[in-house]
Amino acid sequence: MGRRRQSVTIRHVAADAGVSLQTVSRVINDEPNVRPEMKERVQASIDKLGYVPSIAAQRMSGSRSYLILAINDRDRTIADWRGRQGVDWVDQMLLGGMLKCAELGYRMIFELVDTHSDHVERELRATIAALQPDGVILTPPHSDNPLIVDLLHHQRIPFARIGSLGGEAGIALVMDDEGAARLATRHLIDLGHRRIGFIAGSPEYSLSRWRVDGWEAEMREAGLGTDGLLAEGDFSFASGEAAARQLLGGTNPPTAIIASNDQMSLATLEVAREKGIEVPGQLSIVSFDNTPIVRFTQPPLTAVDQPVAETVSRAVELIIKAQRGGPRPAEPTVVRGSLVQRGSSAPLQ
Amino acid sequence: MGRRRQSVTIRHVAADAGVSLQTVSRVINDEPNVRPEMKERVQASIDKLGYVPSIAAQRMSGSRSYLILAINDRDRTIADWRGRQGVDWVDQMLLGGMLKCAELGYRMIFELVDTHSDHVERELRATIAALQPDGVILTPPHSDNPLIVDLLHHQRIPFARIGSLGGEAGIALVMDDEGAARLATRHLIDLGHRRIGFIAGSPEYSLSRWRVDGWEAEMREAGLGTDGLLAEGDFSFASGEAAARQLLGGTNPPTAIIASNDQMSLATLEVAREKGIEVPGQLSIVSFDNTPIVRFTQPPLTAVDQPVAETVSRAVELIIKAQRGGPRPAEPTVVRGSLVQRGSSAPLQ
DNA sequence: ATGAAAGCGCTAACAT
DNA sequence: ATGTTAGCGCTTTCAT
Repeated sequence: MGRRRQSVTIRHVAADAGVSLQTVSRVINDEPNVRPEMKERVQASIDKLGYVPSIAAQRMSGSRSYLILAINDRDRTIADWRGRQGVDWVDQMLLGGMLKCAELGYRMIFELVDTHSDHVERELRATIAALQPDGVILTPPHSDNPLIVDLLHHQRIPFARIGSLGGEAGIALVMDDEGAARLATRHLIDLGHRRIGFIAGSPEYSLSRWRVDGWEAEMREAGLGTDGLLAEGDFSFASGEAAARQLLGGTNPPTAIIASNDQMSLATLEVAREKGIEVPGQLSIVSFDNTPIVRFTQPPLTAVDQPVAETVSRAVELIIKAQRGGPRPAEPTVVRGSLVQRGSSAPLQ
Repeated sequence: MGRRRQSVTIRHVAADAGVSLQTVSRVINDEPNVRPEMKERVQASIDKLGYVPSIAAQRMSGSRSYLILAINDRDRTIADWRGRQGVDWVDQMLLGGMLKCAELGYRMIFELVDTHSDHVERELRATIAALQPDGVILTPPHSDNPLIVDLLHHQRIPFARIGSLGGEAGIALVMDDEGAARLATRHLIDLGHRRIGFIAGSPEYSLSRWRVDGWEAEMREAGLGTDGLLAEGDFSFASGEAAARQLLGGTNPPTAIIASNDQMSLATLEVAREKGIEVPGQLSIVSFDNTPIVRFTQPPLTAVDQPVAETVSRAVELIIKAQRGGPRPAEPTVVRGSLVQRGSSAPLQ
C-alpha cells in the first residue's frame, strides 16, 4: 500500500487564506490574539477545503490527543461477551462515554486490560505510549488496582475511578451502591418482609461490600436482624445458585432475597423453582444491575438500575475539566441509581 | 496540564544499544537487513527501557497506524443501547474484532457514523483524517452506502463491507443470509409445516432481501406456495406486531412464521398470545439473530445465529492482508450461521 | 495581532 | 548491514 499523506493540511489552509500557519493553528484551537475578521477568513478556508487537523500531528507537537481511553477488565468482559447473557455494561459505557466525548470534541477508545496479569503495568504503559490519551477511565476492578492507579498518577494523566472511593489520586465516581442497597431493602421492608436475605458479590469489587453495608444498615435501622441471612457469591450464576441454596436450605429461610447482580438473581429464581417455592408468592427477589434479561424472566425481576451510562458520561466531563487545569473534585461524585419494580417482589403473605 | 512528552523514545534506545535510529526502527518493524546479534542487542535495550513506539509519530512519518476503524450506524446503535433489549451486535463485533486485532498487533476503534446525514462524507473524512486508520470495517447499512464506499475507495484505504456483495470496491463478507433462511424454512418443512409465513426486515438492508429469497427458494423447491405469506417489517417491534397481525389475521393463517429478527419474533409471540394462539402448539416461530433474550422468552425461541464475531474477525484478517499488499479476494467471503433449536418450533399437530 | 523558526518521534530514501 | 538526512503536520517558543 502506498504512502498515504494527509490530503489537506494546515499549510493548504494557510496558503488559501493568505495567513501564516500560526494563525490557522490559533483558529483551530480557539486561541486568543486573532481578529474576528481574520478568524472568519481562516474558518472559511477550512470549510472550503474540508480541512481536519491530524490528531497524530497535534499529539506529536505536544498538544492534546482528544482521545479518552476507557478500560475494562479483559477476562470478565470477554466472558460476558461470549456468554451472551445480555450483560450490557460495555454498551452502556459506550453510550454514555462516546456521546459525551463527541459532544465535547473528543473521541473515546475502549480497551481491555488484564487486571490479574503480572504485566498490567507494561500492558497499560504500552497502550498509553501508543495512543497518548488525554485521560483514562477506570472501571472495577481496575479502579482499585494500585499498580494502575500509581502509574496513571505518576504519568500525570487525568483519570476517573468508577466504583472507587479511595485515595488521593484520580477522580472518584460511585453509583451509590450503599444507597441503592438501602432502597432495595426498604422496598422489601415496606412490603412487610422481615427476614430478608442478601447474596453478596465478589469481594474483589469494593461495591460488593458497599451493597452489603447498605442492606445491613437499613435492616438495623428497621430493627431487623441479619444473622444467617448473608451469603457470599462472586457474581457468577453458579455462585448465586450455591448462595441461594444456602439461604433457602435453612430451617428458617428468608421470605425475600436481594442478589448483588442479575446472574445471581436468575440463579436464585432457578433454585426457588427447583424447590417449588413460588416467586413472588412465597419468595420475593430483588436484583442488581437491571440488564435486559430481567424483563424476560418469569416473573420479571424487580431490580436496582445501575446508571452506567450517566456515570461514564460524568467521568468524561470531569476528566476533560481536569485536563484543562480545573481542580480535582474533593468529594467522590455520586450518581444515584433507581429501583425498577417488576413482578418478582410482592407483599409478604 | 503540562507538556507530556514520550518518556522513552527511539533515541534513548539507539543510544543505549549504541546503534543508529534506523537500526532500532528496523528492529521494531521486523525489517530485514539486521544481523541477529544486532537485533538481540536492540531488543534488550527496548525491553530494559520499556520502550513503546508512539503511534502518532509512526503515523506521521507515513507508516502504519496499526488502527482498524469499525463503524456502525449511529441512530440504530444508539437506539439499541437505549432500548436495552439485549441486542448485542456491538459486543459481538468487539469480541471478534478486538481479539483478532490484538492478536495481529493492531487496535480496533469503534465509531458511530450517521448514514442518513447529508454530511456522512465530511463526518467520515474527518474521522479518517484524525485517526488515519489502516483499514475500515463497514456494517449494514453503511456497507452499501455509495458515498462511503467511494470515499474509502478513492482514499485507497482497505475496507471490508459486511453484509454486502456488491461492487468492485472493498472486501465483501456476508453471513449467508439466504442459506440461513433456507435452513430455517427447511427446519419448519421437516416438522410438517406447509403454510410458513415470513416477516421481512427493512428494505434498506440488502440482507432483508436475501432472507426473503432463501425462504422463497426453499418453499418453491418443496413445492409450497408463498402467496399471502410475506409481510414486510423494518426490524422494529411495532412493525413486527403489524406484520404478525396481518399474517395471523387472514382466513387461512400460517402454522409457522419466520421473522427476520428477534424483536419482530417477540412481537409475533405477543400477537399470538393476544389471539390465544399457542406457541408452539398451534404456531411455530423461528427467529433471526439469536440475541440473548431469545433464551428467556416463553417458550425460548428457535433462532438462526448470526456469526457476527467470526465475520468481523475475518474482516480484520482480510483487511490487514490487503493492506500488506495481498490481492483483494475475488469472491465474497461467506460465513455460515447455524440454527439453534429451542421450544418455539414443533411438529405440526 | 501576526509571523518565523525549531522541534516532537519516527520512517523512507538515500548513502556508505 | 548499517548510518545519515530530510521530512510528516502541527504547536510551541520567540520574534516583530
